[in-house]
Amino acid sequence: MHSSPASLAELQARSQALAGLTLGQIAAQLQLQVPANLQKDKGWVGQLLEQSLGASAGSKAEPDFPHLGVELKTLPIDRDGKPLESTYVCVAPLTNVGGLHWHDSWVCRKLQHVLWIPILAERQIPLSERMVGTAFLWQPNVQQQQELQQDWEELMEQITLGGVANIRGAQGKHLQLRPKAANSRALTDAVGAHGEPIKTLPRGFYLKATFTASLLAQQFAPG
DNA sequence: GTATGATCATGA
DNA sequence: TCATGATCATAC
Repeated sequence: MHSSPASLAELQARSQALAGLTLGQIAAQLQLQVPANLQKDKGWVGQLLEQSLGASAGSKAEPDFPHLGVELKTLPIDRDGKPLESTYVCVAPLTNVGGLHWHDSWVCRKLQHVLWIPILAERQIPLSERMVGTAFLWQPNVQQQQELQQDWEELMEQITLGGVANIRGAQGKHLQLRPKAANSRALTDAVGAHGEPIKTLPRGFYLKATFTASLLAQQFAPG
């Protein structure tokens, strides 16, 4: 168990020291048991790395490293370095979204500074043998910021106009809106097509795998 | 239910 | 084959 890193440099040094270690090795350092699989422990890898790097624990609506303003995200990849999954960002507000602007949104704030930690996580590899890659800090460049903002504004407009039920995951260039719920019976409040209150599945914002793939390419491009 | 952490599993 | 839609655990 680590204390909280004092600086970005310390966070980078710690995260890069994990490169090449397996999840089993990191768990052993922390004296933690590795679950047989992730079916009932889907968040285990993220929580393991949070502990290892000294992120603030628990379910708080703030960055993993509050004093650094950095969010930690694991990124499962295959042997070719391609993301295996989309990346969850945050839940989407479905009511009272009238005056909300991009720069005040959770999506924008959460993505301002992210520590990405790639994990070689093909399903055939036992959990304890999966290997941590080279972590890197990322901040969206101007183009990325603009494209994310455009996706967000389109999705939020549709929610505002009562069209949440018609939003599919395929919509959006980089940012998508998909269910984020315990199960299909967990409903929340939203607005219907005629302005009437409805119940619907809670939604979350996710980064498409093609977008995180471009971040990896940008980071690890040869030359 | 909402927040945290995501991956599972199946339809296209 | 793979992205979308569905789901799992836990704290509060």
